[in-house]
Amino acid sequence: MSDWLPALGQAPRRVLSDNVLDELRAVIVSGGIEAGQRLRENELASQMRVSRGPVREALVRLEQEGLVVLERHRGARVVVLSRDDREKLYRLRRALEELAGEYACANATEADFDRANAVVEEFVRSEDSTRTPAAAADFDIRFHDSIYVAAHNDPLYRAWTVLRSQVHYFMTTRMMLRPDYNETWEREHMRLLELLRERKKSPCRKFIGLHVEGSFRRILLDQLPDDSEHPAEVAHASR
Amino acid sequence: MSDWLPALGQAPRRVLSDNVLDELRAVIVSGGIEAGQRLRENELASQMRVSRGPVREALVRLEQEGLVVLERHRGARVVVLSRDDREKLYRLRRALEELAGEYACANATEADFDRANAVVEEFVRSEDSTRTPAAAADFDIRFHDSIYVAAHNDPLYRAWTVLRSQVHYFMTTRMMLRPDYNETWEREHMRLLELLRERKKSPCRKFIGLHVEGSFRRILLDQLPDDSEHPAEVAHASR
DNA sequence: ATATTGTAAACCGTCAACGGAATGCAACTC
DNA sequence: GAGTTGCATTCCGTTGACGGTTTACAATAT
Repeated sequence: MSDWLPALGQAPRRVLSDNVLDELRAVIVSGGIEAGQRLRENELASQMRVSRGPVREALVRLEQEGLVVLERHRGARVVVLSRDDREKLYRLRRALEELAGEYACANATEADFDRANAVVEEFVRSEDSTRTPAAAADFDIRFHDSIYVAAHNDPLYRAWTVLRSQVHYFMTTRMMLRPDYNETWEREHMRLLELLRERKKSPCRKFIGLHVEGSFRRILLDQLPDDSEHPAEVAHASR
Repeated sequence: MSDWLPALGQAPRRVLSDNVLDELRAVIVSGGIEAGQRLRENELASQMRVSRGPVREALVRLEQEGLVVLERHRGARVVVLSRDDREKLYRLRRALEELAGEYACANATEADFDRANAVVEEFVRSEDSTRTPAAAADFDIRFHDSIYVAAHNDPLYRAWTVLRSQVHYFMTTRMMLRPDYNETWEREHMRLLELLRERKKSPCRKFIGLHVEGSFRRILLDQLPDDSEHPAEVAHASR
């Protein structure tokens, strides 16, 4: 077998439902669709120029990501997260990410660290004007995702997959960019990478716990004074 | 609106893909299909007398449950769990279930405890002859699932659903029923219910940690001396 | 005017068929 | 005969259509 080729990575084997999934997820987590809004298969299909098949498949996947709620014979709606859900979400995220830190200490390769570092550098290089809440949330999710990847732990990564989009959605829709956001973000994530590189599990666990806790508190504190569970049940007042 | 009726619960609104999903999951977790075996959509569809649509939907859901691996243009296979995966799975399960215990202490209702207790009682009442590994695994999963339900924590429950079927599968295929299994099972689960009813988080957390750890060790210790990652790549030796 | 019932439109669940990718085998080359 | 190439089959991805459920609205009764 010929192995003199420059090791070109496997060709991406994507299908329509993958594109529909990515597109829908991107729109939802960036806040492009109101929480609780209906997602009609026909509408989405014609808008994306595909049939309903791929759309249905994408919706099932979005349900498992927690971005969409499916009800039999009634269709899909964008999920509505209560304040309570958000707290539970972050408590769980903390537990998972502490585990991820330990596993990353044990299993991460240099390439893993490089990829995580690349995200931080890209953030630093990005122009101030592009730093919208959505963009900032993107960077944050990408960085933390790279930690889960570095953990080389399949069950753990699958569990993270179930939270990731909800966390992403949460961050985008509720983040306030304080003046010191950029500096803090860069400092904390660089520090985390250092700790991981030293491969000392216990300090990593502690730092990650504080980091997740802090990021949650920052978002919560910056919230609108009235967190009155926006009704979002607008269009349908019947029964 | 008339509310003089005897509060009849909402009618089950199941569709074909739900049945296909349940049936496939039951067959796989009970060990009815070899690990690594291909699942052909046409075959499954004709065997269950449905079209490929519901089958595809069920397969996507089974993928998120971790029972099946989908590859684009190549179809589905029953997942093959390495020994390493199983260890990671249980370590993660431990973290989740400790959390579930704490939340259950805080949120569980009497009805929740009753449902969990009913599983234990059903186990005790069941005939010895019916206690196959598959049946025992079913009881165990049902009990622990009821704990997650009692936690009243949606994100946590969704994370558990990502592990549950793999744990179930793992238990069924590797469990050995020692002579003292029945007694131990009943005692430990009754004790856990007591602790939860007392609603003391810290002892619960500790007990659950030990319980999960112990159940993993029992399964691992009872394993065949040679855990040589059964190839399972039988039918296809090409490339 | 309020509540209830009947009706039509909208929408989801399912199916069957078509086209294309992947696999396995045979023919071919060297 | 070992390795490669072409070919046929198998199987997946996608589509468009049909039937049943749900929802919204209008008509009717109280």
